Amino acid sequence: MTYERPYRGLIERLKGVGLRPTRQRLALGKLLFEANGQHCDRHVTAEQLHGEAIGRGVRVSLATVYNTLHQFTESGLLREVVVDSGRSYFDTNTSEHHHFFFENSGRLQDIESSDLLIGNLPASPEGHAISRVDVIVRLKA
Amino acid sequence: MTYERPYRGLIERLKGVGLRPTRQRLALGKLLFEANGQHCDRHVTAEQLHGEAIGRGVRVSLATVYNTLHQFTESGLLREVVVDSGRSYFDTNTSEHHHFFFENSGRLQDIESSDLLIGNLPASPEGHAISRVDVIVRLKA
DNA sequence: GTGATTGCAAATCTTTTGCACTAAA
DNA sequence: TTTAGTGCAAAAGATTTGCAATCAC
Repeated sequence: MTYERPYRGLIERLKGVGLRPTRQRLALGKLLFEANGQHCDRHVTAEQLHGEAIGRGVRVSLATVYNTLHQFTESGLLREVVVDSGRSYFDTNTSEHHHFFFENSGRLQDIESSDLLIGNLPASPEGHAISRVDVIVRLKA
Repeated sequence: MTYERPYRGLIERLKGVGLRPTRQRLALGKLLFEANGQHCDRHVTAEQLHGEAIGRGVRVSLATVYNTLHQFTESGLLREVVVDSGRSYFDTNTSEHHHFFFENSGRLQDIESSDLLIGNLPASPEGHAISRVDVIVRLKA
């Protein structure tokens, strides 16, 4: 997976959506958007990201991780994926796409929207517009 | 919506999946499968079903409602629908189908599988079989 | 009787909240 | 400064668990 242009600086990225580039947001943003030193797709839970941050010596509270994930989601930097009633997943890929969900490990994998066709979708009920269509392909071991 | 044959007795239905027809299971089963006096499609949360039971004078604990919903699901009498991280929904329609989800009210509505086409599904990752494909069409007010 | 089922209260897990403290602009 | 952001501990909401009492067979 390659990208045409160099990854835009995190600080500018945060400022661009109206969030102050604090130490915590920068550290979490780095883990989310720049793991491996480059842009990549990740699917994390709050608990996972918090554990990862702590493991790397970043001092941040779980409450702040929750706040940050939600702020990033509201700002369009992340997308929430619902696959498990009981746990929230956040996806760094914010484009229209779908997911494989590995039921035994709890891992998610993207399915590019262009790879999947949805046809014959019935009309939305009276007075309602589609906010989004989610396809989850659940996989067993 | 019509059915060719009369709805099979709840007692036999429970026995058929190896569950003793206790007072609580019969009462909950009746609310789930025989509301309106006939077979119908319902989407409920544990809390909702418990409230409904209590409201009709059925004495049953919330823990038993949870147990029962899970036992019914494991037995194939119900199907769990994941649309909300934080709350579990159970669906009396166990055939392959999908859902509209009304984001503001939390209500679910079935989309018959025959109404919707999914094409070009990528091959499952190595060593994994598809357990089920869920399509959720999220609707805003 | 005997083992399955239930209720209750307590425990667990994820997530949110209130508020005093700290840091960014 | 001024206001946004953070940490902590407590609260909240959903679900599960342990165990004694109760019920179905």
